[in-house]
Amino acid sequence: MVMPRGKRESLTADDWIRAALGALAQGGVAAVAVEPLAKSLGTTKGSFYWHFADRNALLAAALDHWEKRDTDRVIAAVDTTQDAATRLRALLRLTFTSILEGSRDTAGAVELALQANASHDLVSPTLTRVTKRRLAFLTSLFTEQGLSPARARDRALLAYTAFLGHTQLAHATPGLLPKGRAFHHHVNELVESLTAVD
Amino acid sequence: MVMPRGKRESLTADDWIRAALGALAQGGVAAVAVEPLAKSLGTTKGSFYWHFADRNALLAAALDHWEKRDTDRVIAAVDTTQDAATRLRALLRLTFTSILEGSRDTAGAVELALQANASHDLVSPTLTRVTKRRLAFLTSLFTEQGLSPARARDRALLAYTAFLGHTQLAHATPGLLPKGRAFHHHVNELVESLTAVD
DNA sequence: GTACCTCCATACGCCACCGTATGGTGGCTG
DNA sequence: CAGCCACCATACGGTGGCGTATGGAGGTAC
Repeated sequence: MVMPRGKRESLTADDWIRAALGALAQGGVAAVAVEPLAKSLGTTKGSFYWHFADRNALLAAALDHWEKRDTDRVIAAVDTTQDAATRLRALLRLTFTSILEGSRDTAGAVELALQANASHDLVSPTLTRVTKRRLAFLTSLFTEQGLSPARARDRALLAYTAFLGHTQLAHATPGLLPKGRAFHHHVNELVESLTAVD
Repeated sequence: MVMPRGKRESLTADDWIRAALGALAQGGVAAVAVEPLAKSLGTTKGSFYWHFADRNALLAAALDHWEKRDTDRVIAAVDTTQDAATRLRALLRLTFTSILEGSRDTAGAVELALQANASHDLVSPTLTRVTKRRLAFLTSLFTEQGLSPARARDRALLAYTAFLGHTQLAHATPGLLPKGRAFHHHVNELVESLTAVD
């Protein structure tokens, strides 16, 4: 029941987690390193090892935070439109354009960092869990549109595949994607092609 | 003009390059480390620093080798069928199933390792070069089928996006893709959906 | 105002990897 | 067979990150 505030601004575990996610987005799992993070936060390891047991504890916490925040965002995105017919399009359009907003920490970066380190002991479980959930959700959206379970699953896989590749391209070789209005046009074509129910 | 063979089996630069590509495929750019590679080759750093100036020289050589070998493979794949109509399908079907053959060093792994380290000084140029070439090639295949340059470019982007995402999924969360005959069925649907000229 | 408790700084030993220096071995060349 | 040269082993110093230990500084409680 004590709530002291040392001096002024004392760091919290959440500050470290936020910094870890930033490093994750920019430099991958390897960049989640204690001493560099401490420097970027203007403090020292002494602070870190008070809040966390070790580096893995931070990584685990960051992954956990990301998983929650991420699914929350998706859910929120879908809730903006309850019309079953356009929900799917809205979701895809939003995720495909989420590359643009902000800059670094943004959306896909953490995504790709985890994907690149899929074999990591801590990354692997959360990544497959998130992927599974997203695929299941996408599948449900397609079945909502009258597709058989098998076909819905296939379309969901295709859509998610396109999402991954799109994010990848946008991140690794952004110069090769169309820009400005052409980009939105391209995304529209993507979405239409992915949601077309034949 | 000297071609001596020390003792028996003495290592060549190519041996190191091959090992580097293997490490790249399995552990990414960070895994291309001199001492671990030496151990895996049953030798020591002494050997390495005779063949290469430093670690970057090995990385550059490996990237170069990969770029050549990779484009060679694509060209060879296309040459198997000269029928313009089915060339596109053949190429896609081949690249989408290339995940299965062999196991580790195989195809997509190096691909993804580079993609994950796209910001690396040495990786960045070769990666964008390869991506550009592939996109240009894909675009040409689509124009061959009567599409306008703009539409062909868009379809090429979509196809390459799907390729990237598919490779990614297969590598990071292989359990979520269909297996066996269902996998080939899925690939077929992918290819048909990507090559459909409306 | 003293005792405690939170939060952090500093210093230490450890390990992995880089790159250099230097010496050694075995085959080839005269 | 003497010497040279391609190829490699070993040893060294340097750097960067991990985790621990220990010692404050400052707020809080009584």
